[in-house]
Amino acid sequence: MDHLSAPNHLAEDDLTTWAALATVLEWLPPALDAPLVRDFDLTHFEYGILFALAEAPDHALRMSVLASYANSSLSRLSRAISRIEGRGWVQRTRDPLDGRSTLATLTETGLEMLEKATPVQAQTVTELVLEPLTNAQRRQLREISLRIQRAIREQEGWQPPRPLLSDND
Amino acid sequence: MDHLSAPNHLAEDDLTTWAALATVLEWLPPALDAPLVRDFDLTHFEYGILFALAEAPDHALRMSVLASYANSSLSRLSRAISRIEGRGWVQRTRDPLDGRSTLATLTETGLEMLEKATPVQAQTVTELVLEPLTNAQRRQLREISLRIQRAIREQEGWQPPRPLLSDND
DNA sequence: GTAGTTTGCTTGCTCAGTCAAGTAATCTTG
DNA sequence: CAAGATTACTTGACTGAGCAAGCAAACTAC
Repeated sequence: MDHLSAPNHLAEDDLTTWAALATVLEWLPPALDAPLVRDFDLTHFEYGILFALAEAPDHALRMSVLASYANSSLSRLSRAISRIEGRGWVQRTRDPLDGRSTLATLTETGLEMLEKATPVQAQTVTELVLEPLTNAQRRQLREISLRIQRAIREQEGWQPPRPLLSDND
Repeated sequence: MDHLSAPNHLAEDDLTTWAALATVLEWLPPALDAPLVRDFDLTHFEYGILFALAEAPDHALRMSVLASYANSSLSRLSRAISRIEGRGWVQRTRDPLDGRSTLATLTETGLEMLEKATPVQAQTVTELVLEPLTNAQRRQLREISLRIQRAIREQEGWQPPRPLLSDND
């Protein structure tokens, strides 16, 4: 299981740790999305957009600010907004204070949708992530996540992952 | 913090835990991919394929078996193999034992590629995941990941994430 | 041994995402 | 106050993934 020179392979223990994490990285996101998609035809990402808008004053945010909150590129957000605008859950308007900016505003229908989706999403997170863990493990998971985040940010050529107040319940 | 019946919102602590994890779920996969893509134009998924083939007898596996190992759908694998076949790193041949099956075989060039990529990938995993954690946290991460995996598998309508021996290096 | 089913993969269609180019509004500078 | 940046998006071209339909090889049953 090893040949040449470098840290060519990970130690046995580390390898199993990594394999366990890798599986979670692969399976957890779709598992978290599934109920939302099934019941509301809404992805986690789109849900996050509605959530952020609902929190905002006047239920409106500039595209660029919303992109920050949603940890998204502007172009990804632009297309996502187009999609949910098509379903009548948000509206775009030109920002009167700066004609370059676009304001995304949550509609009444969008708010209703969000209020139906929220408990479903909370339930999924609880069921898949929180409930299986002990209290100590939840604390550890928080700390572990923060350390990994820090390592990513410190990486060569890393561009700040945005303000993030983002991800939600 | 609750209205109707269900857990409409998460408790404060749980919410920060979840937010921390959600950020990792979003940022870690691309961060893990970056060096491999930059240096070898190889995604983690493609790397996994080469890795699995290298481990296999004769450096060959049936598509369906390889799909299991790579935790992938057959169609995703089929396209991925087409891509890396185009670069000369694998070859497809009809299985002589069963004409329906296709054998994917690692080429000499593919093996060389893998041997260059492996230490890079090991280094990235070490840097981003292992090194930032204490030994206790690594153990905890393993246990936490396994518990979350179990919760996912136990979920309604879950179809077994395949044999998995998969994720690698 | 041939008709019908199943298996193992491939491929067409569609969709979400990225990158880079395009566009309109605003700011800057002489 | 115009010419040239810069900002804030939007959009076109392209890529990778999923789903479902397609296709050929192998089994199964009479």
